[in-house]
Amino acid sequence: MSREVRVRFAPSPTGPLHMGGVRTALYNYLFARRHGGKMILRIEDTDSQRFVPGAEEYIIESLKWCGIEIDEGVGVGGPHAPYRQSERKEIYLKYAKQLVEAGWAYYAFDTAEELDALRKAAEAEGKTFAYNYTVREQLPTSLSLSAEEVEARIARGDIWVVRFKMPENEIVEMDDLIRGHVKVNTSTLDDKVLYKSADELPTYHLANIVDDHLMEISHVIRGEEWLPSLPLHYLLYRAFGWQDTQPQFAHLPLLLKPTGGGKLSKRDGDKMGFPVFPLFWTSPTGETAHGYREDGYFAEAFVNMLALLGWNPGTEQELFSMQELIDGFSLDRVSKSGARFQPDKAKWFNAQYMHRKSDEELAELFQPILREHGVETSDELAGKAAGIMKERATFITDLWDLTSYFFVAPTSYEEKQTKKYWKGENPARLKEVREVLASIDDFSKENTEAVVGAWIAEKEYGMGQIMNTLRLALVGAGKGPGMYDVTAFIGKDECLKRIDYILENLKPIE
RNA sequence: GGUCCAUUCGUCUAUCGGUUAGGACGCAAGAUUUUCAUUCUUGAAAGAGGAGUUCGACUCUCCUAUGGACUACCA
Repeated sequence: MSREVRVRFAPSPTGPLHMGGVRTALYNYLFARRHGGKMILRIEDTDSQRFVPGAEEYIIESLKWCGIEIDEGVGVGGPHAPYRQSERKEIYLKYAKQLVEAGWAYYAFDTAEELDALRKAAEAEGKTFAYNYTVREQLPTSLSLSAEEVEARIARGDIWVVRFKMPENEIVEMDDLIRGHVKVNTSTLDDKVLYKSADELPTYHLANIVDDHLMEISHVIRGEEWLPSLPLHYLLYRAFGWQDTQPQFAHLPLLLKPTGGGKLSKRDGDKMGFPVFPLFWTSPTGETAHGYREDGYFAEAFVNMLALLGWNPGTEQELFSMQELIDGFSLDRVSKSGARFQPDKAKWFNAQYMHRKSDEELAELFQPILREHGVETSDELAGKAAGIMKERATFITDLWDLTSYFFVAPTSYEEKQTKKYWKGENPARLKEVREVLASIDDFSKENTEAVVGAWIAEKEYGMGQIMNTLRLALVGAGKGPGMYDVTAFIGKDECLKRIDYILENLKPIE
């Protein structure tokens, strides 16, 4: 009988969540939904030194923006509350002590300075210091000190930590859903700190195992950087006697820098000109960082792009709604090697979503930008303008440059286009065009095109010359949508006004 | 340095022993077009190297190389 799928996303609030973290959350979410399980958000704030105010709120808002729903955890509560580790402090000491009593862990009284000195000394000899079976009985630990001495030190308030007593020369065999079977000899591992008296907090390893157990987590899906500590985690489950309910593990490949050379880091964004964070971030010290949301990306595009960075459906489909991702997701289609993030591809995804937006959706997004430029217009017209030009846009903000001439008449004219078309017979021809347009009653795109087209054919004028001169008058530049999209949109009166304006104000070349 | 993980076009990837090694981004060319784009078509572009196993290897094994992660009283 298989148990209920329960997964958790367990970030540390040491700063804004970056896109690698978002992807980990996303895969957890997809896995949970795919299997009808629960998605839990646990905040691992056991490092009092690195805690950053605002980070937790940022994480929650980021997940919300992405459409990653939390079933249980910080912000929503649940049967295993609290879900913030700092609020679960009293739980962990008991378990640390249990391990000591069972002989799986011990007290250590070294100070940070002593440890530093030891490391330096080893380094001087070209070796690396490891706190393990080779030294734990020489150092001030409950393994070398008498029971009375240990009690006395604790009683008088000496700082201490609990360390895991890593077995010597034993092979730990592990199974990872993505990587398969992995073996490690415990002699290469060290005695990790599990609990520190200084702040009465556990370290990641203890808190993680205890909480995953207590919260009945069935699958741990996390970044590959955790793979090296998997043996410790296996041993902890064994030490507690929790092997029967030990979760299955899946270690995700890392997200790499676009240039290669390491995992994507928080500083890469500014250096290379793309966001690494889902949302704009202001640190307590006033530093800021770009976010996908504020840079104009659609959440769906961001999620789609992220989902495909390390997972693929095995088909040639590229565009997925969240529901389609849920339906298709499977851990055995997650790749093993790191994936370089490509900013260009993120843009491409955004453009795809842009092209699929309805006029109504676009209107809502575009209106604030229009207002910023002093344009007051109906949702219908805003949507229509956006709809005509959306195929050329990557971001909503591109729409202003693309559609401004629908709303604002040109008062200056692009030099290149002017030199090319505002000369010779063209100004005179434009006057003729004006008369033709003035005679049209049905100013629809189709009708105007038919009438003007027939007139040009009849007169045997050059199509390019006429149209581009008209474009200069109406748009002021050598770009833009189809000419009849413009005439229909701005209407007859405005067309004539713009033509009159250029005729009066722009001196022909030569 | 040690431990572990990885390795198919520049990048993301498909292939689960037999394929002309497929798709996408980007790039190039062409077509369409009244402009700029879009779109469409086409093209260039890959199994890190070496040994095995096998009738046959991108696919399995080993070695080498390269890349990466970890190596804190951080997560």
